[in-house]
Order: sequence, then structure tokens, then C-alpha cells
Amino acid sequence: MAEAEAQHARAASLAHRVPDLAALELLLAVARLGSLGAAAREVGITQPAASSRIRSMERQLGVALVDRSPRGSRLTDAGALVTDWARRVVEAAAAFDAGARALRDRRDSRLRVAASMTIAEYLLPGWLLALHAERPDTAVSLLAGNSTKVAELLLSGEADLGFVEGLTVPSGLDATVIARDRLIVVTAPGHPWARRRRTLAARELAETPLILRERGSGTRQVLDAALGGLARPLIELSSTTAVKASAVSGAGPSVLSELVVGEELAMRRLVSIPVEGVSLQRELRAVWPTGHRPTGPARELLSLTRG
Amino acid sequence: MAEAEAQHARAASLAHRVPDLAALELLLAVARLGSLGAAAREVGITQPAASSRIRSMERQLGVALVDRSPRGSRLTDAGALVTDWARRVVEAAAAFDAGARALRDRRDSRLRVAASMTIAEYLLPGWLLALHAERPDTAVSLLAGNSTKVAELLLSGEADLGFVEGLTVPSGLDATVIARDRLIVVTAPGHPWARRRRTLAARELAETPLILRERGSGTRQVLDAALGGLARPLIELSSTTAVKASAVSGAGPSVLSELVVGEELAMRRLVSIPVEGVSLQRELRAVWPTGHRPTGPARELLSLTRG
DNA sequence: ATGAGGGCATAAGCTGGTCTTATGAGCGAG
DNA sequence: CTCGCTCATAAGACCAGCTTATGCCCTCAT
Repeated sequence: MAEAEAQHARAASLAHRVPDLAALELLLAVARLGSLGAAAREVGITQPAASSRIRSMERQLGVALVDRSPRGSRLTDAGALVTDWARRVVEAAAAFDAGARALRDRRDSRLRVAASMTIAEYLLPGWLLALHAERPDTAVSLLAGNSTKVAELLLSGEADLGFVEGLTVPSGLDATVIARDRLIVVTAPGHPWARRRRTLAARELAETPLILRERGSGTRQVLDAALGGLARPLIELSSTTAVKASAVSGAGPSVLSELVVGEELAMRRLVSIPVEGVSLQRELRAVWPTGHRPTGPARELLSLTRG
Repeated sequence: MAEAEAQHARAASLAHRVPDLAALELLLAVARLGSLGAAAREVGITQPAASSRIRSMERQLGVALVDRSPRGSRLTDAGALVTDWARRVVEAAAAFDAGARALRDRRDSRLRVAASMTIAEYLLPGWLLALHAERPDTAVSLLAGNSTKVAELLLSGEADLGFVEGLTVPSGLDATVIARDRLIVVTAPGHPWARRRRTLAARELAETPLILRERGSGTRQVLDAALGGLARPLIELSSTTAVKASAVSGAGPSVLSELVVGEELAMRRLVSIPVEGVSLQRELRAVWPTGHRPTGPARELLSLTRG
């Protein structure tokens, strides 16, 4: 439903109401450098082009963004706010780019990473951005699949470094824990659980039908193990995104990684329900073939993930 | 530094490597509808245009995104991953749009909202999206400022509903708590604190110079109160974004709302340091002039924020 | 079997936006 | 007073992406 309505709201298309990425980057440059001309130089266009671009952006948004003066340009109050929203769009685009770049360099690249879906979707783009910042020349490729697939790719030499999120380490691989991820119970804000005062007991959770990923997914494994194999599905969906959308629309409670619902929680499209009597932690691990300690770029990436 | 390097990495400009918003929306439509033609119809272009757009996107990314067949198109594995990254970009753009729209409708609009900076930046766009989904015709305007400014706007009748994040409710206003926000201590992953095993004592926190917002900001108030006015600044910056950037670059530890660092924590550009012996909770409140209970769209918005 | 319908691809031509170059004008510092 | 920085405006070139008009492929129903 949230999906459908977002769709509808978007009828006259976002792209017509939101400036394009180049314009947003230009705005960020103006904010940072304090001058249209300097910003233009940075993004590699001429000053008049920058001037016109900013102006048409202001026309499009119906708000003055910068105060122009003969000695530079500063953001207006509204401009500062818009710039922060723009920054979020640009950051998402940078993550997109980092991911896509890794996907493109599939063959013959220097560092081939295999990762489980959740990690590939939510964490890797950020790591790749950081890696790219430190070692701009490293070409990284990305293969995504479940734990078994990751293990296969590593053992067959088709990948150099893997990331898995299951409970166990596939045999033949060495691993190190790089982060702990907590699964949390979430509902739409309208759900009765969102109003309860007492924390939820594990038994209640086990008895309630939930919106879940399919059996065999990393998330489902952890939940089943924590509840003793009892998790009762209300709906089973095959992608994290679909589960989220379903939960947001109010179809029922769900259990998801806190990694993937950060935005939804902040925006209060979902609320987190405290649970007691059950440990929903899981480890995220970097893995590699036993004996083949990561070296070079793989080692670099690994150190970035652990900080 | 992260800033500067992102800059550098972006030299050949993101906009040239990331498809524009229209293309990303089209991709999402294809994913959802399973056909290029249907997706084209939904976004209001012809089928050949959609075909060409997707194709040039595949060329740009160097990856096949959809499997075309005479009976429809499905995403490839890589396409599914790319679509999820695209979705995040589009969501950020939708938040941008919701915010910008509210900023534009400054005058003569039906619902005028005044909010503190943090709330305006991180929460309001999401709420406005939700409000727009339920009441597409409501024009909302947004004014941002600190608590005092919000109070003024409400009392002078220039705003209908306010949101503040301080410890106290400005006099003359009624309030209701809509959410609890936790301040958390964060450092770059490389900082020594990121490796400590013991939780941090309040005294240690008070004795360590921190990267902070300026005195008078909501965040700083809460921290000063919690530590007994002792917070020691390493650097004082005037925007949350600047504080974040500084912390990410490793300049030192900082204390920030968990709202604003969700992404950074997920991407492990920052890590959270547990603290004991000090309560860093703060309430986010909706406020209105005493006696003037919110009605109509204001009431609607309020109910969305509380779920 | 055979035609209708939905799916996608290709080709040709037009349109519009956005860039560049060239120039002018305001303000401040030496 | 003039140099150097800022921004604005004007005119023309260019290119990306759209539409319209086709054609082929496959499936399903008659």
C-alpha cells in the first residue's frame, strides 16, 4: 500500500520535480566553496552554466537557494535545508555507483568479493566507497548469493573474499566476525504491538504469524534457531525489500535486521518492538578459503569493515 | 577527509555514472510490472523510449539488468541488486521532493509546520510523504529554526504545528511526546574507543574533548544537562552534517542523535560506543499554542508521527 | 492451423534543454 | 584607479531522448 500510494503520488513523476544529480552535486559544491564560479570549476563546467543551472533549480523548487553577492554566494536558510536533503540523494547515488562499479568489473578484476544478499545490498556499497577513497585504482567485482553460493565461489577460486550472515561458517573456510547484527521485531506504527507497554515475550513472538523471508535465508535461519524452529509465517517473501514493504503497509509484524530498517525506523514508517527472552543477535563474518589469509586489497577491505 | 576524498573520487562526476532519476524510476516500474511496455505506460512514455532508456542504462553500467523475452521482462540477478540500490536513491529523492514541496508552499498554505533543524532534516520529509499519501491535496509549508524560533512562530500565528527537540517545552505551548531519541557516542572505526571492551563511564566522556554542535543547539543542551554542564568541546560546529563529517574523518569522538547517524552506523563509517551512568535520552515533542488543539491536517500529521 | 494480441527492437526525424563563448557590470583591495 | 574577483545576460551549437512507424517473435484461443 505504501508502495502503491507512493506510486500514485509520483504520478507526475519525481524526476520532473527533483533536480538531476549533476545539479545536486553542483549545489553541494556551491555550499562547500561559497562561490558559483569555484563550484563550476570543480564540477567541470563554465560559470554561466552553473549560474543558469542553479537558477533553474530555484525556479523548479520555487525557493531561493543562494544569496548571490559580488563577493561570493552563500546558501539561504532554505538552501541549507535543501542542500542537506540533496546530500542524502547524492550519497545514495554514490552507493549505487560503488555497487554498480563492482558489478561491472566482473571479470579479470583484482578483487572479487562474494557476499550474501543483505550484506551486498546494505553494507558493501559503503565499504566499496571507503575502499575506493583509499585505493582508487582497485577494481572490485561483486557476486551475490546465499552462504552456500559464497562458499562455492571462494572454494572454486572465483572469489577472493566472502561475506556471510548465517549462524555457521561453511566448512573449508576461515572466518572472522566483522560486525554483530541484531534482528528486531518491527510493525507498522498503527499495529497494536506498537502501543504495548510491556516487552514482548519470546513465546508470544513464536505464536504470532509473521511476515518473513523464505526458509533458508540467513535471517530466517537465525530466527528459527532463536525460537526453536517455531517461527510461524503469515506471508513468506523472497526479498528483504518485499518484506519491508509488506510490514510498512501494515500487513503484520515482521522480524528484520536492524541494518535494513534504519531508514524506516527513523522515518517512523516502522516501529521497533522490544522482545525479551530470546537472543536475536547474529554475526556477520568475512570468510576466505582455509589457509589463504586475505592479502593486498582483500586485506584492505577487511580492515575497513572492522574499522 | 572523507568529504575531500569523496570529492576526488567523484572527479569524473557521479552524474555521468549514475542513471538519472527518470531511468531509475523506470527500472523500478519494470521490476514491479514485469514488462517494459507496461512500465513505459506507467511513467508516461512510449515503449521504444523505455526500451532504449533501459538499454542505455545497461550500457552505462556495463551489466545486463533485465532478461527480455517475448512474453515480458524479468530482472537478472544483477538487475535485482541494482534495483534495490536504485530504490534507495529514489526514496532519497522522494524525501527531497516532500521537503522541497513544503518549503515552496510557504505562503497561504493550509498547514504550516515549524520544526527544529534536526527534525526538519531527518524526520519531516518522511512524515510529509506519508501525509501526502493520505491527503494528497494538503499543501504543507515548513519553517525551520531552533526551539525559541518555533515557539515564536506558533505564538504569532505564523505556524499551526511545531516540533521541538529540547529538554523543556517553551512556555505558552502545549506538547505531546511523539518519540524518544537517544544520543549516542560515536567515533570513527579507527578510534581507540572503538576497540574497548568495557563500556564508557560518564566521567570519561565528560573529561574527553568532543566534536559538538554549538552551545544552544538541542543536542548540546541535552548533553550538557546529562553531564552536568561539563561537556568539553574539541571542535564546535554549527551543523549536524559538519559534525558528522568531522567524526567520520576521525577527528575525535562525538555525541549525536541516533536519528542522524543511522546510515553511518550501518555503513560502519561510524561506530557506537556504549556509555553507562548517564541518560542521553531526549524527547521529541509536537507543540502547539496552549488551548489550540491541532485539528484538520495538523491533527492528521500528528497522528502519523505517533503511528 | 491461423489470426489476434502482447512483447520487444529498429529506424528516422524532430525538439528542447544545456552547454559554450563572448561580453558587461558591481564591488573591494592594493 | 585599476586589477581581480564575483555574477548576469545573450546568441549560437550540439546532443540526448522522445515520438511515430514499422517489423518480428511468441502464445493463446478460435
